Amino acid sequence: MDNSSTDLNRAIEGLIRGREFTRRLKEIIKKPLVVGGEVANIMAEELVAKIMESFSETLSVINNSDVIVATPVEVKSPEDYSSGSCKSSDRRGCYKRRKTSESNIKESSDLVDDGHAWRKYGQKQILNSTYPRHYFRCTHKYDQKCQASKQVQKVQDNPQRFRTTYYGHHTCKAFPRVSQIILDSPMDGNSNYISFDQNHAFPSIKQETKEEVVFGFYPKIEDQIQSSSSDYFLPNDNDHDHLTPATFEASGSRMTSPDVMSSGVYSSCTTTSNDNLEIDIDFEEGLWNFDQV
DNA sequence: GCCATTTGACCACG
DNA sequence: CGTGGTCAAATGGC
Repeated sequence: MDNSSTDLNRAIEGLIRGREFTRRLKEIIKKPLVVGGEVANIMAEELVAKIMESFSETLSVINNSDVIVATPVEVKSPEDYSSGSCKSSDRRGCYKRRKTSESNIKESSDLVDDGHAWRKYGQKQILNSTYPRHYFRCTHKYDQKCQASKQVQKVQDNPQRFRTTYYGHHTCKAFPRVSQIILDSPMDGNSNYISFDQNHAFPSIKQETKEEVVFGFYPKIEDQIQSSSSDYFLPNDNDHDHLTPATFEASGSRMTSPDVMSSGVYSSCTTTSNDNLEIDIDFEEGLWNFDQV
């Protein structure tokens, strides 16, 4: 963890510098006449620029270290939200609200695949926020009764960043890759997956992997939404209100941009220390879609 | 044809 | 009643 400690130091230094510059700026603002109008203005501008620079640098340092915020948030939990009974059988509606007791917020400049297969089940425009919120549940919600879910939303002040709020934790087993499952023989030491595999017939493993792929490129797609069409807020003149450019579709195979690979793959390994996010996949296999900025 | 995503509707909660 | 979370029919890709 030398890397991360170095980054931490750099981040701290940047913040300290920013604080110092801010302090000086405050001095100037406090007694502008002493220094002299024009000169004070220039100095103030310089300081502001330095402050910005310090903070930007700090942010970039933090960005590279992948995990920004890991704020445990308590959400009151009525244990089971059983919401009465399903009255109308034909209609929708017999559903429960979130019943997990805590959430875990993670913010990053990129959507790092957490090693689990997610399935999107909703998207909602949130009041007073520019960007829609996306709702995901674990792919194995039903076949493995996995209650994990998450919400992803762009950070209001910083659209390059995504805030992911995790609810619940995965009780499912994450299967990183088809090849691994198939190729792993029960004999070799790494038989975790195999033993589990005997209990459940997994409907389709390829889905999982596909989802991972899709999710890996999710930020780019999201960017497309926002920058190119931004269908939700600026109705396109040529079309109706929803042009929805294949929002998260991108269908894995469409890995258009070459910059996807390499770069900072290793850094995603350094996340750890976040016990809520247990990524029990083999990184060698999983890394390639961890695309960093 | 299967399956994931989209998207409007439904519903709980404050 | 407004807002946000979830559902499920419709849609589209493979």
